[in-house]
Amino acid sequence: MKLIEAKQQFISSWGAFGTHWGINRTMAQIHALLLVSPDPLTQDDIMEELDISRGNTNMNIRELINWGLVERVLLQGERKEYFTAEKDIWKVVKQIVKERKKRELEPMLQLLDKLEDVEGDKRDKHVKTFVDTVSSIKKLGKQADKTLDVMVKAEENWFVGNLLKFFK
Amino acid sequence: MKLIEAKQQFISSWGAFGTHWGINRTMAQIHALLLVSPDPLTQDDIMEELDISRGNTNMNIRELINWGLVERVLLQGERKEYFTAEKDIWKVVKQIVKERKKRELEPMLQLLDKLEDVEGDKRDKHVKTFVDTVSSIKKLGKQADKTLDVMVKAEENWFVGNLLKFFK
DNA sequence: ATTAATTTTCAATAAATTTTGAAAATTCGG
DNA sequence: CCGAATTTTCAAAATTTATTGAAAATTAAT
Repeated sequence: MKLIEAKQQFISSWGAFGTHWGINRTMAQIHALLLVSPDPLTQDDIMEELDISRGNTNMNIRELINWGLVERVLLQGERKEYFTAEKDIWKVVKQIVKERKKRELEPMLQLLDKLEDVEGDKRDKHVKTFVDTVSSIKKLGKQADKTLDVMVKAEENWFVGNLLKFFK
Repeated sequence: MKLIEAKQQFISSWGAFGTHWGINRTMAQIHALLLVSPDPLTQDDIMEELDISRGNTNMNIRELINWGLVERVLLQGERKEYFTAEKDIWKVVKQIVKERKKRELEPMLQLLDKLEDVEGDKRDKHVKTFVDTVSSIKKLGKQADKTLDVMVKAEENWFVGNLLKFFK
């Protein structure tokens, strides 16, 4: 397979993949493009490669920057802004985990804390089932939260260390 | 907070949560409703509680069954079908991981295998960056795959065992 | 300060996804 | 086998989400 074709497949699959994870297609595609580009690209480069509008490109680049996955690069003597993606995949994963933890897991745990205090007689099976379900989700969520903290702080690839611990 | 209100909040947040994970709102809400319901519910119960149409209810229940998160229950002497959700959250998580692994991670790894074989001179930085990126994603993906296998096979809560290993 | 290059915004539009509801299919008791 | 109850399907409609593109804002060189 030729590079051009492989690149297109990579970008398009990464985009489809993203949609299964609540990330919009274009954002994932821009990320994929930057991941496989050796040098920083401009907004115009990205627009052209992916055949998307200026506004769309701009908004999604900014979103990638918010996620900490892409950064602006200023090339000396150049007026235009360039963009580049972190290439160390382990760092990318840690960054995504960190953000999703903050944006989703933590607010969910806060809500569960509140919901666990529901009024009512625990002998009522509706109350009991509700409280038990909420508690067990909360418990698991808190453990996941701690585990992910360890993961995010890990310098080297956490999965490797993990497997070693399991199999030794 | 009263049970009714807490339940509504739980269902609605679970739905919103789902949309961040590529799961449709209704499917997540039906799942939430069944999780906090002590007894199995019929399609009509679900339609009424969530105020959604018969078709929508039916399709999403079936999808939850495909995911292995909900099962049909036949109550003796009853013509209607009843539905119930697995209440053990650890089992729920394992089931979701198992499915997503099969549906997403594995096909992605297959694709990366193919893309890694791109033709071209590795001294060309475009080729090199592409191959390096694909390889490193593949490597991490394969490790994650193995780790998740361990997790899916774990009888008790994997996060707990995990943390213990880290802190001992 | 002027102006041209560049980036950002956002209302309008397009596309994708979800939901409805009625018709068709299936199931099951008698 | 009949018919009522129940489930399933799916085209059309509604809703949500993503994209466009032109105008506004910003930036930086002269």
